[in-house]
Amino acid sequence: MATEDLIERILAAGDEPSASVIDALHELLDDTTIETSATPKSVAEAARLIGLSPHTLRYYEQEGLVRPARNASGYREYSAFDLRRLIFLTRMRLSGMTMQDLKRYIALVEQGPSTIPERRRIMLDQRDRIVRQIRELTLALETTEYKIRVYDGHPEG
Amino acid sequence: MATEDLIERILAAGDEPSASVIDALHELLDDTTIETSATPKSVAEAARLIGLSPHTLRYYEQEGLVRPARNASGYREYSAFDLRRLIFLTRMRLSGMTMQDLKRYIALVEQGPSTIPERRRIMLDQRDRIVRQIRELTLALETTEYKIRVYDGHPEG
DNA sequence: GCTTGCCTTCGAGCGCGCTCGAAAGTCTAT
DNA sequence: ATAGACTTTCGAGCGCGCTCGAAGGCAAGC
Repeated sequence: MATEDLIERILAAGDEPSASVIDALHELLDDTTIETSATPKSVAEAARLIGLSPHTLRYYEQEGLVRPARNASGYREYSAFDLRRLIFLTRMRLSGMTMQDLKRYIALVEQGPSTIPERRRIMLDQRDRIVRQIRELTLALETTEYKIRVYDGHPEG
Repeated sequence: MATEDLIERILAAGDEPSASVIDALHELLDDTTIETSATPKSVAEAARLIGLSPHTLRYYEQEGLVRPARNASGYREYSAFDLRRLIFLTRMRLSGMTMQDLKRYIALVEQGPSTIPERRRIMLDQRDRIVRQIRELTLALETTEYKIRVYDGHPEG
């Protein structure tokens, strides 16, 4: 319950989250942290929360990235665990991890702790990619801001 | 000549360029700065310099993003101006600008100074997108580093 | 003059990550 | 009991940004 609120607050917050919120988020994203209470979400609710389409959520399931339970009618029920997984997935996707790598990683997660060394290597690679991307983006930002300054009449040069 | 060397040095440098190098780069990327000397590059040479394939360079030309001259045999000749344009294009592409937006922007550039207000707005939007992306990447980096710490036995918690 | 290797144009194909629509089942309200 | 808004599965389609291969021209060396 408190977890869901936190997720919603974090998702809603456009600004920089505080350090404590980030720590809380990391705990939330840790697959070993399982929220026991909280009612499961339908595919539409989960999609709204995460910011993806129901179609995409079904596609992710089909690709083995998430395994929501089903109710008596066969409807998907996304638990807090599933939602945390989805948040993780979107973070990785947004940072440029390919579906293929993500599928590989999740498959390893589902195989248990013996796969931790390979998971760790994947995350190390991912970290390098992210750092490289941030470097590229920083250069692009400088170029863009230079153009803006020029268009503004380069008041300082 | 010095310009080409500089471009090559910048392209070769993996590390953070110094502030003065960045300034020099911005000047190089400014379309109004035209290098008069320097021999033009073939499509293969230009591709190697910029880090794209010859196929992609031809594709960019087809899309109107760059207009290399042709020699007597119809071969493309990429001038320093064209190379600067290509560096700019790759920066914008790498920072997530779509081909559509880039085509629009370049079309405006070729129409002359009267289009500066719209170009400026495009660059402002692009800046916002880059800043947002950097924020997303920073979050993903934190998540990734958290995972790594956990896999390393979370020595600090 | 022939080979080698680069260049040209053209149009088709491809990998990624969704995205959609059809056809049918389920739940709720009236 | 009927409407309307959800849900399911399935397979096809799509937009983006290349990427490739075929068919042929040009330049230089043997």
